[in-house]
Amino acid sequence: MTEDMSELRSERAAEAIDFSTGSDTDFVNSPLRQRLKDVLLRRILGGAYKSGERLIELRIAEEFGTSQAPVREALRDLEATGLVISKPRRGTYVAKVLSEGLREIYAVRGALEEQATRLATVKQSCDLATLELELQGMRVAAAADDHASLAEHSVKFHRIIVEAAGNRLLTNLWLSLNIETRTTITLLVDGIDLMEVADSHRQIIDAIASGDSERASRVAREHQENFESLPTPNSNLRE
Amino acid sequence: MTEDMSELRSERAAEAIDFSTGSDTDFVNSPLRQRLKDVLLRRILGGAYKSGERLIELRIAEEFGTSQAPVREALRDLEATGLVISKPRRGTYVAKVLSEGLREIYAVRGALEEQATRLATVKQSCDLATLELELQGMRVAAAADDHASLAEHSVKFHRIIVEAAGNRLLTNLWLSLNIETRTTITLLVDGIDLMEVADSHRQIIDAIASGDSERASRVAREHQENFESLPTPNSNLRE
DNA sequence: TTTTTATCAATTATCGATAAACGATATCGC
DNA sequence: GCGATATCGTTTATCGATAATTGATAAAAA
Repeated sequence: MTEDMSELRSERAAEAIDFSTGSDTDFVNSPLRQRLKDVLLRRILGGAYKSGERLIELRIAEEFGTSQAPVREALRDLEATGLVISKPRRGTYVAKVLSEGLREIYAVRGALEEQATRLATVKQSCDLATLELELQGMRVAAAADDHASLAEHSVKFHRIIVEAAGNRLLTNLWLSLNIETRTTITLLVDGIDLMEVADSHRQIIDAIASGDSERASRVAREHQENFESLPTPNSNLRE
Repeated sequence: MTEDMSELRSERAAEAIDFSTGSDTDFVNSPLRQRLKDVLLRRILGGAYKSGERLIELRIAEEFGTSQAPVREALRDLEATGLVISKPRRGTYVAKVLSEGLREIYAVRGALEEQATRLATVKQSCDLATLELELQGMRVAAAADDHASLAEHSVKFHRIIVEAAGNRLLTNLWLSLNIETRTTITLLVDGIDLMEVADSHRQIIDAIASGDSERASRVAREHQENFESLPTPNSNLRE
């Protein structure tokens, strides 16, 4: 019963959230809820919470010195992404199908980005120069074996495309998948050829530049499918 | 300032919610929150709340005789679907781009269902007989000019495909779009050829049956695109 | 008059406490 | 002993109240 909240508390204190998401649709929610969500997200993805583990609202609230309400709201956000499952009046659990669920996201990202790429290509609304810039950022990061930086640039890259589609709802859903956090953790897995990952974005740029929306959208989807076969973070990372 | 909450109060009393969504992933959330969300959803889609209107938590809570918390949670759910926008500490508003936003959903549905259809076709996991059944249900409804029934069968039809894809996250996102409610209201618009709508599902079945996943997914997407040009409910319905 | 600053009212974000539901355990009757 | 039922503790769902933030207003200074 006496959980080890020492490292957790410190982790929380160390957790510095950046609100620098200069998004169109302002997604900066209430600090507390946002922060809680982020911490919980990292714990789940990082494996600190085991698959199927029950997440008790009051326990978490107590741990963080907050009240129950913000925890509830954070858990609900998480529920939307499928990382936790909550049965009414029976509690919230880390999704049992976690390792499977982690892989599910690529099909969804694929679907959203396929469509986003199609729309953006048709509208020619994509800033190719900026994409190129992010690609270069990825290459530099890969060369330096800087996983975090690579993830950051990759997320920006894909986000540019998604936003270029000019569909708020699409962007919202994409953002709600917490791709930023997931990507960072995914790339922590060893045995990934970072430079290959970086370079794989090249053909997306080319396809969009070609103006062939069907080709571009297909490339965008297949880009995601490539990640489905990677090992999941859980199997490698320890809490 | 003195809003007209008389008819609203009565509307609420009349609102009978059914929890008969026999879903795999149990989406029966807390009754109160669920109910509130549903009512607010209908008001927004039906135009009872105007575009850009501010939704004040305590005011709504008072109207329904609940406390602030469930209202907050309902509004948050709605935010995920893009129907309302809430700026931190500054309140929640009905999305200004509502009529535009209502149309945005078709691109998103198209994206999700395109992928779902692709996966389901490859896996051959789609129960074609049931699809056929729903199609017949649609035809009967169309013949009887029963908009609500048509919507119901249509939603089931598409839901079968989405669930057949076997991707929980995909299903979750699709469900979170509140397609059930939206469809019902969309089809209330006059000037829609119901039988044509019903029959348009025929080619989806055929495409899936053909086993050609690329063709099937394309047909599924284009099916959604057909609705993008329809007039939005708001322009026709009065509160 | 225009600009700046202080105060106010309204509303959100959060809290602490209560009510209600669920699962598990213990008890009773057979 | 075995199965049905009452009781209990735990946890969620909800409540009512408080704290804190924002935009607007009014007063003061230039």
